[in-house]
Amino acid sequence: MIDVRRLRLLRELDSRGTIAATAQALHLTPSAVSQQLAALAKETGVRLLDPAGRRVRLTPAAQVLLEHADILFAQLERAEADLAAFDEGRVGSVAVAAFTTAISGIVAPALLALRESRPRLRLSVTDVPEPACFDQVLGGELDLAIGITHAGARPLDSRLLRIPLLDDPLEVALPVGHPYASASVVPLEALRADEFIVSRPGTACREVAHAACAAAGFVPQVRHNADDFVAILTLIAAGCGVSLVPRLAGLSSTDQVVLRPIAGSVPIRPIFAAVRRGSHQAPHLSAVLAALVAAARSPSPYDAPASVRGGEAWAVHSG
Amino acid sequence: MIDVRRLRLLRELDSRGTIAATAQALHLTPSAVSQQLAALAKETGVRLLDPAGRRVRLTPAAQVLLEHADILFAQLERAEADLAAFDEGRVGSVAVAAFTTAISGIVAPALLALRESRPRLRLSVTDVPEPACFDQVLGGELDLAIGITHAGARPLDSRLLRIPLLDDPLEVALPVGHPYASASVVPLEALRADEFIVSRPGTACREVAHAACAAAGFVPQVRHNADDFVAILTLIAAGCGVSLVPRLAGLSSTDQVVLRPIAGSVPIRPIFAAVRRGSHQAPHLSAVLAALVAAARSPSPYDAPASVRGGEAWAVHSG
DNA sequence: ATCGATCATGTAGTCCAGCTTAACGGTTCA
DNA sequence: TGAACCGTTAAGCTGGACTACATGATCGAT
Repeated sequence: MIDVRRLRLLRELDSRGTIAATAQALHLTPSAVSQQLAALAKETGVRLLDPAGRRVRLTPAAQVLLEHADILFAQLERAEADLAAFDEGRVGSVAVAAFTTAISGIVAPALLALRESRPRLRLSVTDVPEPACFDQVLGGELDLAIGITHAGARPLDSRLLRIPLLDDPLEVALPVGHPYASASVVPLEALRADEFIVSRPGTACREVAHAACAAAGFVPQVRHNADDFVAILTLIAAGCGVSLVPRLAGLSSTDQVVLRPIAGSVPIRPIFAAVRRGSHQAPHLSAVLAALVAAARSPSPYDAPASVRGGEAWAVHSG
Repeated sequence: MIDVRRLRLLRELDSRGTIAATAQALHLTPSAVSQQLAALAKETGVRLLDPAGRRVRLTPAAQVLLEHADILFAQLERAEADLAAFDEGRVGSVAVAAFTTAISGIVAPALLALRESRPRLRLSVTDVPEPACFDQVLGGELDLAIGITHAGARPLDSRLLRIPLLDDPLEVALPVGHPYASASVVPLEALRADEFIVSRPGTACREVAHAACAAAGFVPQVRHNADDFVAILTLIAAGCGVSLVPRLAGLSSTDQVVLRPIAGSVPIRPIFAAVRRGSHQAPHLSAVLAALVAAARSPSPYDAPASVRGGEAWAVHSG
């Protein structure tokens, strides 16, 4: 294998002209330079120097080697520069896990902002469900996971750090024919007699909905279970019940379903990011965290193409 | 400066997972690996390893470093491959000097052939006059010079090797009104009384012309001196005399000037290549030499666009 | 033509980077 | 809980890399 250190001697010899000058420039004796260059010639298997009078001339093979050496030196400098850039959070790669609405509402806008401010910071996003993603962060497969605080959740591992991102308010989704469909705000207690469509048992959305109803003083009558908001809206439009949907989902009222704010103390989905304790100070991760926090605070979420937005997509399905 | 040897340890650690496995793979003790990686972390100024249970995990900074390391390793392998390729004359760069007609008649076709057979062999051609070019070959600025053997020439330096390329035959150039203009071959003695247009004193062409006339038994009456063949043909067309032109110049008869072969023993320009003695065995130079010899032997010289060929160019000037 | 200066390269000796051995603290798994 | 494993550290040793010096060759100036 070629010794890069010896390539440096060759480069210096090419620009200085003599071994003596090379040695002086590198604070060595000419003998050392001569020996090292002889070793380089031996390990590459080609002659590198030709005697020319009382000095030496680089052989054509040495010229070929030098061209590659310059590329190598440049690459080494780039590596050092990138380590410095990493210290400032400008380069690196971060693997993020998030649930669907967090991807479109928080991660995507953050990713857009980072692409502007730190183009060489690579973000990879994966849709990993909530209990597993934290294990993957601990295992090092992921660097950051976005989750929801709720009663049924396993407490966060002590080696993970919780960083609050957003308290996502819930709204009620009612069919147009519902008595409260035209109210500006809806008290949750008014839905005490309605049938509810909520997520499958064990999911964060279901826990949050149950907690909100409990706070309003009743236990919701669950009739249907659906995780996907498009499916939920379809069921509501079909008159199968009402639901609580997070504002982050980016849904909007249609001609068959209306979304209304909740009166009084508004129930929320507390959304947070989890990282390995200590790793949040790493420059690349702290840069991503800052972008996520900023995106969560930003009033207008990522404006996806209309066809993929929940409301319109549902309208297509129902039409 | 980053030590490439240590980067290898990091790469191995990344793929093997543990320091112990890395050490075993590289026939070292875990202690040595640990020490070298610690040294790498110190010289780069970043932490590279995080303890993870009883093993270690690469930090994000180490991942950044690894990406560069892989590029470096690939570049090193490319360098070794190119040294091997150099041994076969497939890569390298050769600086060639030649006079004008040799460039178009020999070097250009050789360059075309080499571009096909050895695309990574870089040839640079320079138009350097005859006495100086040999000094530049000796000095190492050039690798090969093409010259003409003639009486007035300084004998070739003993450190240079002469490789014959081509015995370029001369032809007579006559105005259409000349008595021999319609002869199929022209005996040189028949031009004893004509006035001659030849190159400037000291040039190879003039020496060759004088030697040819001397062999025919007369001393040419020189009236005009011109080096450029287009200028010579213009003068002939204007009725200012006759000339001897080399076939390699690629000239052809026009409606005002005819070219005719010389009867009897045809005078020639002996064209040769000169390289530093010993260097002709170097693979890159021997490849170029072989291409030059082949191009010189090839019956059809490089077929340049018509507008730059001597004959047509002259026709344009005279029209 | 000669002498001194300069240069590359051997040889012998010295020194330190990098290795090994041994010991230790921490973690995992039975 | 103990045994096995892992990574790190300390101490000592070895070989590679450097220096000092000598040699042979070349160049430039006198």
